Amino acid sequence: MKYTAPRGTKDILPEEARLWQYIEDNCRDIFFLYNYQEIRTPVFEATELFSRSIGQTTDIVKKEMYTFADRKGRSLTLRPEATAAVVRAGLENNLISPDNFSKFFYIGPMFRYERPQAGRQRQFHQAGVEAFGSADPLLDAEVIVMAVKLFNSLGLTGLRVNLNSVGCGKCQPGYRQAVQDYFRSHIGGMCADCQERLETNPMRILDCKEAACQKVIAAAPASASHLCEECDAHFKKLLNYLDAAKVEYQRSDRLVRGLDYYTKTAFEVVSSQLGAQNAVCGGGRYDNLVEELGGKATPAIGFAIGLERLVEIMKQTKLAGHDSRGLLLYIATIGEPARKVAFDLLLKGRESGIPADMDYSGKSLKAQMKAADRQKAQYVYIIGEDEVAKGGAVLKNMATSEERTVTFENILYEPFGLEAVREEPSCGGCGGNCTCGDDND
RNA sequence: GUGGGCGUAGCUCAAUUUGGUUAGAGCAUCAGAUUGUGGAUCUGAGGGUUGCCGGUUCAAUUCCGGUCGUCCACCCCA
Repeated sequence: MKYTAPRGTKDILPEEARLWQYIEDNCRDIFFLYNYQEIRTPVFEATELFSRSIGQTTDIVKKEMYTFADRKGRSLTLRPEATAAVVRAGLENNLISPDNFSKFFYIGPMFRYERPQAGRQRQFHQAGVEAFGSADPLLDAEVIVMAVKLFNSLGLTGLRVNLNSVGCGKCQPGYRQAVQDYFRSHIGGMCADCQERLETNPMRILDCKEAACQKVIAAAPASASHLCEECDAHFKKLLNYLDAAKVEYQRSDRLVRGLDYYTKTAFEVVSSQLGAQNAVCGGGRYDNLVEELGGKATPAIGFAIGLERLVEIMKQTKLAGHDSRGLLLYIATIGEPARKVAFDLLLKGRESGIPADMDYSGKSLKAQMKAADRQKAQYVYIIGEDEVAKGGAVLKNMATSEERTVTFENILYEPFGLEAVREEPSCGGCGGNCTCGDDND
């Protein structure tokens, strides 16, 4: 094969694309239900936007960004995540300010230069939301509830919500220090990675999976016990709201998100069906980011769902069968005159909203029937020499094998199944937007 | 960036252990059995630079090295 998709990218083929459409439609429905409005931002931005917001010391910025210089030498970066871009767009267009509450959602591709593995690609897709202008824990609750409801609406169960508070600018440094002090006194028996992390990013030690480290981590100071009064109150209220909404969650003292901008609430939704990369949704509050990027201090919170991972769960849960949209009509022909008639009928049929097709490669009738069957056509209209002369042909119901003669004029207007789609809008001038038309789902 | 598994027909896999004549099967495709009728059955046909490059050898799909790709894990994250 001379050309293949670049490493870490994947083609989404028609069969799977239907599942993607279903999932994306579902996301939009839920987001609109919660009054989030769509925003579409460029897939690349000034490099500095990401390095500033995500954090210079994070892996994403240090080694995972697709960064390039354009022809004028500007440093641009394919977005590794959307939050920074949404904040930038919101500020640039005056949609974000402390006294203007606003909620956005987005769906689109993100790019990170990583070694591909199960549930991890270089181009992947996220659906996410961002809400600006409220520091109220009730908003945190809404966002988490929305994520849960979204998964429920797709029929998914068995997911777990992990929840933590990482504190704010006031209490986080103290906690970080406490964690570092604790691990420093136990570092001898811990893995090489953790020894490294002790100085670079002590919080990440809490995430280590090594058995030896786990023992030490189990007794590490919990973030909840180091929260300042404000963060503590915020967290407790959030837990209350979630309990009241009957949302199940798991307190996770070890949950530390990998982006620097998170404050207070951090959460993720994990699945046991995903392998090592088990987070299907991650999010949290980021009360300092807007100011960091040049806006007035504005509290905010959001999450992102990994769509590839969601698709994977849907497939494994056998929830992927939402899509059998087949042909309604296939026109089979014998001879050139019949093909002309068929082509004309085909175009007219499509005009009135009938999904229809025919053969374009001169196949035998038998082969055409086979093709119709493969494409799950409900009806086949068979036109031959005689039929062209008579002005009518055989319409075959593929499910029952029944055949009956129907004239060319009537083929697009005959009853038994076709009547639902053939009605001309009788309400003139509706522009096709009324319910008189072609709903054949 | 690190480690390991795997690259043979459109797809799923044999044959490689111990190098040896023509690299097989199922599914799929196409055709025929059925002069103008799909799904089932039977018959037949087409389809391969054994990922690529090099080395060893009389001889390499098989052994060795490299490279690319892929999968899984680490790291990290959605």
